[in-house]
Amino acid sequence: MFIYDSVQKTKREFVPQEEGKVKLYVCGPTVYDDAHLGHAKSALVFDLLSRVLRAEGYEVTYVRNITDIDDKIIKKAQEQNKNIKEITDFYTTSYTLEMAKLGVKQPDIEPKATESLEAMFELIQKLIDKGHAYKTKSGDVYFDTSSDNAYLSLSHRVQDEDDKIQRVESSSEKKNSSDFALWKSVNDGSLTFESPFGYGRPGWHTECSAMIEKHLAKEESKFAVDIHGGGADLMFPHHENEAAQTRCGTNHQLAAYWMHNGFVNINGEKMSKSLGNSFFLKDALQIYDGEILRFYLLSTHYRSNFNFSEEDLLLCKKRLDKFYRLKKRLFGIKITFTRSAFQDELLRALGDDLNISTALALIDEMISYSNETLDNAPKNKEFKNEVLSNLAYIEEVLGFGIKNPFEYFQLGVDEATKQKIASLIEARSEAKKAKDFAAADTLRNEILSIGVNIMDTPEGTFWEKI
RNA sequence: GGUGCCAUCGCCAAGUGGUAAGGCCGCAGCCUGCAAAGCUGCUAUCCCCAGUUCAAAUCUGGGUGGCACCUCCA
Repeated sequence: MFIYDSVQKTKREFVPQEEGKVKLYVCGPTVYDDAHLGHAKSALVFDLLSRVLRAEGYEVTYVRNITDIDDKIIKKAQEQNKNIKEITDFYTTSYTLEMAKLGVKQPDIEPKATESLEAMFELIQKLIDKGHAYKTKSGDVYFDTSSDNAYLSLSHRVQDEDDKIQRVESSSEKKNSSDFALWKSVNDGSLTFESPFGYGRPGWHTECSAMIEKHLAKEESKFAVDIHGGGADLMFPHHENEAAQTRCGTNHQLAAYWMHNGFVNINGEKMSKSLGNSFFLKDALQIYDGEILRFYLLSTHYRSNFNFSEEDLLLCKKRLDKFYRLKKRLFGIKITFTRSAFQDELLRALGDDLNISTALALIDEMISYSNETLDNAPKNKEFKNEVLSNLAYIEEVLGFGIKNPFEYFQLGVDEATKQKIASLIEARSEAKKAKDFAAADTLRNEILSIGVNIMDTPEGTFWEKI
């Protein structure tokens, strides 16, 4: 496995700290609103990564957090006149359901900030004890960025010149303007907790470091996790601060490899509420099947920015259609799983920093070759078994193609229409048998007019929703 | 202003020194009663300029054009 480390900016061979085992941590959502396509992309990328690592034989411990302590959650609760828990439960559930529709497997551990407070207290205390954090008069606890000489080494930033000026002018209690809150002293009754530092809320960055310590890190290891992932926009300040906390508060670095996925843009622009072009996953799922969205969102390399367009999505779907047509062709045949050269090649491509384009090209070539061979030798059982094994392998590693192929082509067609189609096809077959081709064509046009394509095969006439 | 990313066929998109993968669209053919599906074949020298090299889409320098981060953000 080769992974591009976005901190070192090089692709290098992945070597886990403990042989055969991978600790993977990914920043999950803050549950204050519906997930948008960007959340989907991130979840999909790291779902793919965990699948590929497992296919390579690694035992993976995948942790993805739920941030359920945040100012935005409080704001939302106030707006909707609901309590905090109602909001976080609602969006946690919808997130989980929507990810499931995309074929994203649940991570092994999904810790919540509200359940990780003890670990946060412990980390904050350690930082204070070691002189990397300080408490202000008003009760806030800040991380002292000037105490960490490796600060900004992750995001490769340069300390702002006006940093010092700000410090003088600002009435803030911070020692440096880049210092960030580990604990915010609040006692307004909304989402506050009792801590050794008084009532308040933890800072956002603290939870990830704390959860990693709690669930993944080993005291003696050099890195708390093997791979830390998240969206590219989290690099700074979130990951920078996480890394600083862990580096200063514990005996290890945070991550051996950092992976950041690119953005999903709409019309070339980043999605944002102010631009009014946010595309919620729930809305996309009403129009397109989750599996098609999965295929589309994964079809471009994870580090590239992704420009979402419905037109591209529909074109991309045709690629998935080909997979299902082959699957349909071999429907009902029992398989004994066999390993093939194709599977090795596919894994090699994906093992190269998740080179999905090469992987999809291999799949397309495999499909063409399989169709051709099946045309020439329709009774070759051994070959059919190999093809089915290849399809099953793709389903497991890439997570698409899992549906019944007939149902896939009939998505969104109701029972009454299905019966109507069946009777029209039956009538057309009769007409064809009687060599009344004019009548057969009329019937076919009628079928076409309801948005359905038909195809005659040796096994009978099949139909697909266009 | 600071930092960084990107620029490959009509569209999407691999490829980081050895002579341009794949998909969609298009054209031709096979198959088909005709179609559809499937299969076969055809279609780019890689934004511009200069340089390094036997050899560059791939390295270096300079342009031009996109985009992102620097505030919450997947």
